[in-house]
Amino acid sequence: MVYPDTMTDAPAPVGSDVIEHVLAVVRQHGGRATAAKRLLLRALFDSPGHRSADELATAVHAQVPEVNQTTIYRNLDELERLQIVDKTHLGHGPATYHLTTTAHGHLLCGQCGTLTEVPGELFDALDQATRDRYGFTIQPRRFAAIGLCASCRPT
Amino acid sequence: MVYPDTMTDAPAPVGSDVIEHVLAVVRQHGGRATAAKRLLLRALFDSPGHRSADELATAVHAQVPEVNQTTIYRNLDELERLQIVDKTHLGHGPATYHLTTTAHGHLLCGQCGTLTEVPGELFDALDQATRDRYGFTIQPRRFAAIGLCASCRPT
DNA sequence: CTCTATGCAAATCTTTTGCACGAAC
DNA sequence: GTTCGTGCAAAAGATTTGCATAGAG
Repeated sequence: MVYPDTMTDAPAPVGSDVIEHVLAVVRQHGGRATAAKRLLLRALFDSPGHRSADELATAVHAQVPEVNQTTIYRNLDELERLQIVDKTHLGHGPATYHLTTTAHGHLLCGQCGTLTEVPGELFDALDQATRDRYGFTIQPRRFAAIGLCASCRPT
Repeated sequence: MVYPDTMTDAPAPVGSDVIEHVLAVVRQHGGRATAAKRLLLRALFDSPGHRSADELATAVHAQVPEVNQTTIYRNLDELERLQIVDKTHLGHGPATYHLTTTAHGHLLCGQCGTLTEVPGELFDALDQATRDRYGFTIQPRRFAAIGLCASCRPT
């Protein structure tokens, strides 16, 4: 399908060329460069935060309302397989997605729900320990370490 | 309601006195010692593993089929508030519950789904680092660290 | 006797699936 | 032209909520 205003290069939002590059990768792996994927990638590149499939759908719908939620899910799955996005399970609620950029981890306060992004190196010692004892490699991007933030910490 | 065979002390399964002690704590906090809670606690004490609300419901139903799922959820919530059980969110699927006993953490393979319980001390270095830099206290019992287990590790 | 706990039904939220049509290469 | 992608509707899984009644203290 051809959505209105998705093939034009007029407004040229953030990273149009980056998006095309990602789509080239998609094609290399047998996928196809569709309008829905372009819109999803634009939404992902426009804001760096962790967002749920629903939030991403809202962002896409702001541009083109007829893209289906199902398509969002399927495309996020594909982008995850290609390691273009990370899917992170926060403790509660829906999974969140974000671009695979720098290595990082997540601290989620179990009390107030605040999410803090932290450098991935913080998990190095844990990774070393689990490698040594269990042959297990930690992937900090894929989960949130739950605990209590400074504000919620008991006195 | 009075379920058959729940008020008797005849078979005396594991930890009857322990269960009564927990129920005393429940009462101290304004809760009430009900048959459904007794059954749920018995199920929790009978097996130390991580189990979903549904699995616990099955265990309870094996004793008394008329206990409702909703009641299981509500009671698990209460026991979590009283810090008697830990609720752990594995990456996918339903949350799991288990007794708050020894400190431990979880390693979940993102590939094959295998869950490994590990001593909580493995997370000490991470905890120290997040405390120093963010005032954040790690609670290993409340989440699963996702990564790749020895079998799924790429060669 | 009062207030909490329970059962039941229904709703909610998130994600997945089957199928027929439309689009990418 | 083939094969993959999409929309739509429906299902599925996990959890929550409203309400009337039963039970604990």
